[in-house]
Amino acid sequence: MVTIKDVARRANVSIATVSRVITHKSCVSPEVSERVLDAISDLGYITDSYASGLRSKTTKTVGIIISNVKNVFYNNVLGNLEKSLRKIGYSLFTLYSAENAEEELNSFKSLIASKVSSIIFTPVTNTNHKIIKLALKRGIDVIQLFRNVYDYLDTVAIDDEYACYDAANLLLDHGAKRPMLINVRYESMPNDVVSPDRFNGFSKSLSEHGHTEYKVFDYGVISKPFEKLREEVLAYSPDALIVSNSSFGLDVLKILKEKGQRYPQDVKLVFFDDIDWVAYLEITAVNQNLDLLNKALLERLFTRGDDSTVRYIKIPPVLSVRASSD
Amino acid sequence: MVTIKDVARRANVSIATVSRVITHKSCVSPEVSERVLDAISDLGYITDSYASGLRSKTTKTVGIIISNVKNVFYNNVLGNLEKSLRKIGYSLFTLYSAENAEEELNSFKSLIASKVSSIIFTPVTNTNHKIIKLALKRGIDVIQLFRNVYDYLDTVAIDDEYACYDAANLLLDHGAKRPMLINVRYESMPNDVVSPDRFNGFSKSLSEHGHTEYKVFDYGVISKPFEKLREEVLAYSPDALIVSNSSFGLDVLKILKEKGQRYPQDVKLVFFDDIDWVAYLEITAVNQNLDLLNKALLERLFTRGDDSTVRYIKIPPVLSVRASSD
DNA sequence: TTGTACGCGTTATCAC
DNA sequence: GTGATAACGCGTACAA
Repeated sequence: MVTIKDVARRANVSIATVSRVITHKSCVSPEVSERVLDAISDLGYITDSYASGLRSKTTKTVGIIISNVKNVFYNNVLGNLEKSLRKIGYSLFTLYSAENAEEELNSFKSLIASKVSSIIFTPVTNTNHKIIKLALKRGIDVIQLFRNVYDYLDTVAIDDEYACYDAANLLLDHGAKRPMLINVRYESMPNDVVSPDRFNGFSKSLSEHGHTEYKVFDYGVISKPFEKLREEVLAYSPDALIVSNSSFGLDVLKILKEKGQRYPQDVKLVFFDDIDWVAYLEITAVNQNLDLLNKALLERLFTRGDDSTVRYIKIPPVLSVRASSD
Repeated sequence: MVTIKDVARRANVSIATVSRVITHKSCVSPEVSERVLDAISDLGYITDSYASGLRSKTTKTVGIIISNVKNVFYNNVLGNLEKSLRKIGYSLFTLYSAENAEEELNSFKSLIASKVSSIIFTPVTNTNHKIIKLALKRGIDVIQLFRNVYDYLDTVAIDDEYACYDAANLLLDHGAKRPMLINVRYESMPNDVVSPDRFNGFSKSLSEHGHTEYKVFDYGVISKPFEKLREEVLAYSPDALIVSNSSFGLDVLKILKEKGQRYPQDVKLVFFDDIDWVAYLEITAVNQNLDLLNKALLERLFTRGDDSTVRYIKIPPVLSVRASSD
């Protein structure tokens, strides 16, 4: 393996100088610098991240733990973030927790072992205090994404309350009488801490419209409660639906199809996740403003002030209004 | 930071013993082992990957470079792989090349610097020989995924030729007279090395059916040639379409909708990527057999023999036949 | 079975 | 601006 030593020898300088050229932390004369760069390129030298990380105690790596591999929305977030980080010389280490508390714990351990500078995660439980505290103690910046579970951590999230408020307003203004909210329940989360936002927005709109007739269904993540959803939808017969993500949205579409119901004639629809096929099907969707989200995340990562107040950064979503909510 | 030293002190043993307990490579007496494990848990000790990686020159990390963040199929592959690797104590380091040769080069450098044991990648060019050779020289196992670009590397891929042959047979047997193949062209790939497979399968089926009337459209990845596709489809008026991925599939659906054409009445359809919304829309799809693919990938990673013959592992896809091809 | 001691490749701290 | 050298935390040959 070609090491910094080989480069130094080839460029006729000390390893210290080579290191300086690589890290740009100190000045070297142009001629020497060029010689070193030539040697690096000639030998195909690549800095050993492990040696560098060990010595400097800092790595340009951000870790992220995502709770669900299949979520298209999350994948888009990941893609944007990775691209932005790479641009500034950072790497993104992505792990998946599969909505499982122990996987989350293990992921934290992996990332701590990997000396990441920050950990972004979508919490799947509110019981992993210990490992989070350990990460913090090691100087790792920990940020919860989308789910505001730990009150001592900063949060970057979509403003779900606003989104649901907006969606419900739209539906009610278009004459909905029996609105239904399909919410998300996170398994292994003793007290659900996300859904309230959505319910609150929904509820606020209802009361502003002087409306009391409604239904809420909490969709579990793991136990495939499709049958249960079908029962509830058939039983309640909503004339408007707000669905918390595109995957559940597809389930709703299946049920409607089976029932022979059409949108917007029989049921008005608003889905979370403004993705390609949802647009194609002319379904009104909550656009979670991915670019803004990414920007907010980066800003939070790299330009955090020193004050220790906990922050809750909410990204305002935008409704993409289409035929399904007419 | 709590190091192996602290654990050793707390357990009243030497650091060597602690190391042995952690790595399981040598025997330690049960009592001592327990004492060490207690100390580890008490102190919240986590092995420093960087020190460990530096010293042992080997890390339990597989690197993967994916060319397109938005590709649902790739994301599913990633999810499965990460899960399987984690189960056996490995991490997956995911990077994205954005169909860009230089990004691919940088990704390779990152992964080499990170001492990964293997690099899996979906090649975006056939010009990155140098860095690949460097990786190989360092003992890194390099595998190309889905695209057979470098003839000295093992390949794991979907059997695209078979998939297209199968799909074309289905369409022709159902009476298609003007079949069209929407293929993928990889930008920055001087001579397209993937599409031929699909075209060959398509072509083989055609000739077996004594058919000469057909059209092929090569869909570029970056330049958004949606308009071009529309022109070609409108000009040729196919009565059957095979579309190389679900994203292009949606474009095709838009064009058909605009044209007022219905499937299967006016146009028969087969899409690559058997995902949820494609199934919902009753579109016949090429199911790429994700489980089998994952299994093959793992087997290739961990049970490769010592012989140096280059392998091309093809995963047989399965058609999910639905109404769109009737 | 256990402990001692060295070195992995790099960066930081001194000198000059 | 440059060079020598001591750490960083861990794994392992070797000795005990």
